[in-house]
Amino acid sequence: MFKPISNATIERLPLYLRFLRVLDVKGRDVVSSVELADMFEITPEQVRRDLSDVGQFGIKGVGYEVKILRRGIEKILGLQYRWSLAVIGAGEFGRAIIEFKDFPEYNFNVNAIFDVDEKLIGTKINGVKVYDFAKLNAVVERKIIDIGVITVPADRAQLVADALIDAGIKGILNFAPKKIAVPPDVHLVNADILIKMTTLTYRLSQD
Amino acid sequence: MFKPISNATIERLPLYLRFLRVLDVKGRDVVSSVELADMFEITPEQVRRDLSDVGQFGIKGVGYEVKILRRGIEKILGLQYRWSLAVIGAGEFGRAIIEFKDFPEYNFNVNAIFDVDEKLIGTKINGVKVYDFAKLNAVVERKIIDIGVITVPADRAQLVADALIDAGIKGILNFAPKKIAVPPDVHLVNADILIKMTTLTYRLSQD
DNA sequence: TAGATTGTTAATCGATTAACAATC
DNA sequence: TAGATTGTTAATCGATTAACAATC
Repeated sequence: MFKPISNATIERLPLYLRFLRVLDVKGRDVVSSVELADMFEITPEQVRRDLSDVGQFGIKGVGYEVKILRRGIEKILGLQYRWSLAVIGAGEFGRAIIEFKDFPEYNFNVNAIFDVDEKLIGTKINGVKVYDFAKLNAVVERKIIDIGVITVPADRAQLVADALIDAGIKGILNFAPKKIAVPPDVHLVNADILIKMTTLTYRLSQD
Repeated sequence: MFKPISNATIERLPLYLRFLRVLDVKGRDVVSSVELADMFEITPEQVRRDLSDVGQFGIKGVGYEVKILRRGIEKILGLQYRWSLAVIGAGEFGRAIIEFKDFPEYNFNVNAIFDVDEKLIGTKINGVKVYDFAKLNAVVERKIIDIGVITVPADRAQLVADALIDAGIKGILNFAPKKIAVPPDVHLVNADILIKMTTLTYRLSQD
């Protein structure tokens, strides 16, 4: 029986990975579930459960070999591949994504930017060319884009998503504060800042 | 017995709220749990559970009065108050927050920006002054800041958080891809884009 | 062998879904 | 009264935690 890995587990893996990379650079050979747990204020049981859910990384009585676990998590998250991104919307949010400093070490490359502003079309941002949104289909095909990052205003998010889907893109990261509909074969992840902000104002109002 | 409202519920409330605002503007009086559920691809039972968990908004046999539910959710999320934000880090991410178009309708105001770059200190971004990060304490006190938004690189995130906590700020939104430690009376919400991205690459690699 | 630590089975906890009584 | 729809109790599902056998 195939047991799917929970989203909660998948979201903890990059945290483990970051720490493992630091340890690896420091030359550490082995790490225990207790040390990983302490780092992230979770239980060692949680760490062991997560890691045994996604693979066979540990050695009983010893711990986890840093390099093996690091490579293992990278592989589960698909970080052994290069990921080619397109950013749609060359506003400040788009630019933040384009210039995001930590992308290279995750093998994420922004290879195209799309906008409707004629003053921006044809220019380069951080060395990446801005294309006319109307030409998305052709450019996506030529540049082999894996993931579309939506950084346009909420009222145009669905339109942009439809264009990405039409161009055959199967992964969408949506920054617009708007629920968008996608077919079952397209993976959508939302990064809705207003949800984060209202979680905070809810908690602050409780005090 | 006090039953705490689950985080999952709190994160769905802003989605309901957005739709309610649209309905309210359109002049709609009443909405049902079925209509709300259809909008967000969840079950009506989930909607009713959420809403009954946070208050007494519905009328049996009728539905929810749009205006009453709207105001109710706004109040639970603390949106009846004005929230004063400081952005720490005037890079592209900071600018995206400063210029975020949807903040006004949530009563969020960016009232101070902090950076260490002397070329930026003293200038204004979107009408908001950039202060020297070294003067955070004094400015936060004078401007009465409620929430600090961390948009600096990962390696400085904890330092910035410590400064915010020291200045008495109780709410932090952290964009840096880094686990930061805060005392129990400080509310921390993480907006870690790399976690979102790796969730996507995980799913895409599964196909 | 003794000590340490993983991986898994069982128990618990929390969130979602189902069913239906209450009531407009 | 009949139809619609909420709110809540019970059932289910899923994730976390506890306990401990396996084993380095």
